[in-house]
Amino acid sequence: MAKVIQKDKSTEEKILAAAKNVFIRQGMMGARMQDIADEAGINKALLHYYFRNKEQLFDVIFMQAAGQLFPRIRMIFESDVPLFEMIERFCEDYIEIISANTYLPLFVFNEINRDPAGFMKKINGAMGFPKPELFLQKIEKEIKKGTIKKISPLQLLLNLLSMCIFPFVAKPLLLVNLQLDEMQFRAIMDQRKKDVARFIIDSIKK
Amino acid sequence: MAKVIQKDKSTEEKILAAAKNVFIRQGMMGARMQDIADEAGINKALLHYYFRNKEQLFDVIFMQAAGQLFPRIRMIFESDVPLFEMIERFCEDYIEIISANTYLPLFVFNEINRDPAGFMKKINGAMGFPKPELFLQKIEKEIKKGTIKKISPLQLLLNLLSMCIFPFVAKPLLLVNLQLDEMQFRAIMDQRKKDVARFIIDSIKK
DNA sequence: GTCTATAATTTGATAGAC
DNA sequence: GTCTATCAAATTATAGAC
Repeated sequence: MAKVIQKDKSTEEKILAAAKNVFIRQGMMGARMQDIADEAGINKALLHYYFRNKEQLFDVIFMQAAGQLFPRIRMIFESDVPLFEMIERFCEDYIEIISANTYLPLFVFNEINRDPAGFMKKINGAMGFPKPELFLQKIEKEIKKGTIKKISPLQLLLNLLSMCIFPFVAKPLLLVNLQLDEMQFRAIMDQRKKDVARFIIDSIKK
Repeated sequence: MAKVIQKDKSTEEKILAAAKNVFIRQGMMGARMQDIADEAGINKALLHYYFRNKEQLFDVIFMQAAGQLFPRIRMIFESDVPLFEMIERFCEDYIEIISANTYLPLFVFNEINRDPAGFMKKINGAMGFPKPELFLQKIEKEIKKGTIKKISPLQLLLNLLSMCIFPFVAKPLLLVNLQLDEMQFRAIMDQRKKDVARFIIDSIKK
C-alpha cells in the first residue's frame, strides 16, 4: 500500500470549526467570510485558498453535519427489533447524538426551508434520507395484533420525532426563559431519553 | 369624535405582505430589500420611504408575528381550568392559531437563536412572554391528589409544546418527504388537535 | 501556505425630478 | 407618493509578493 502523503490539516480544521460556529449563529446568508477568518485566526485570502467560495464552504459544513445525523437515524429506523424496543432505541440514540451537537436540528430545518428540493437531492445523492416505513408497518401490525391501542401510525411517528427533536430547536428559548445553563439543559435531555420512551409506551399500550 | 383621515394603506400593506414572505424564506440577514420591493411590485426607494431601513421593517414584521402568537398562548396558560381541559384547550387553540401562519415557529426560533436576550427584552416590553407556572402547578397538584401518574412537570410541558409546535417547524421536510400538499398537511394538523390531547391524557391518567 | 493590497460585486440607503 | 439615477458601505473574491 502506497504511503499516503499526510497533508497538514490543522489550518483546514481550524477553518471548518470556525465556519461551523459562524454558520450556526448567523445562517448561510448572515455568515460573513471575515468573521469566519477572524474566528479561525487567519485572513480572508487564506479562506478562499482552502475553499474557493462561501457556498462551497457552507456545503462542506452542511454535508458534514448531515453526515453525522442521518445515517445513524437510518440505522435505527431500519433495525428489525420489536416496536417498543425501537421506540426506546430511537429516544436513547437520537437524543444522545444531538446532545453532542445541539445546533443541528435548527440548522438542518433552516436549510430545508430555504430549498426543500435541493436539500432532498443533496442528501439522497450522498447518503439517503431515513425512511420510517418499517416503523410505520410495525405500528400497524401491533394494532392488528391488539397489543397497542388504535392510533394513526403517522401521528405516532410525529409524536416520537417531536418529543425527541423539538427541545433542541427550542434550546435557546429554554435557556433564557427557564434560566438554565448548559449543564442543566444536558441533564434534562439525559432524563428525557427514558422519560419520552416511557411516556409514549404508557400512552399506547393496552 | 374627530374624523380620522384615512391614509391609503394599500401600498404599505403590499410591502408588509411582501416583506413577510421574503423574511420567512430568507431570514433577516438573507432577505434582500430588492426582493421585497420586487414582490411588492414597487422599487427600493419607495420601500425606504415607508420604512426607513431594513431593521425597522423586520421589527415591524416580527412584532406583528409575535403579537398574534404570544398573547393567545398566555391566555391559555393563565386560564384557571382543570388540567385535562387546559391540555385539550392548548392543543386545540395552539394548532389552530399556527395553522393560519405555519411559518411562525421557525421564524420565531431563528430570531431567538440570533439574539436570545434581545428577543426576551423586545417581547417582554411589548406584550409579556407566556409563563407556564400555573400549568406546572396544576400538574403537581394532580400528582399529589393521585389522579395522574408521577411525572416531571417540566418534561410533561416539553412534551405538550413539542407535539403541538414541532410539526410546523418540520413542515417543509414533511411536505417534500411524505409528498404532501398544503391541504393534506392542514388535514393532518386538524386531526392532531384531538390526537395529541388524547395521547397525553392516555399516557398520564391512572 | 500565508500574507497585504485591491479589485469586483452586491446591497442598503439617499437625492432629486415628477 | 412614486420613480430614476446614484452614492456609500459592506462583502466576496482575486492578484501578486514572500
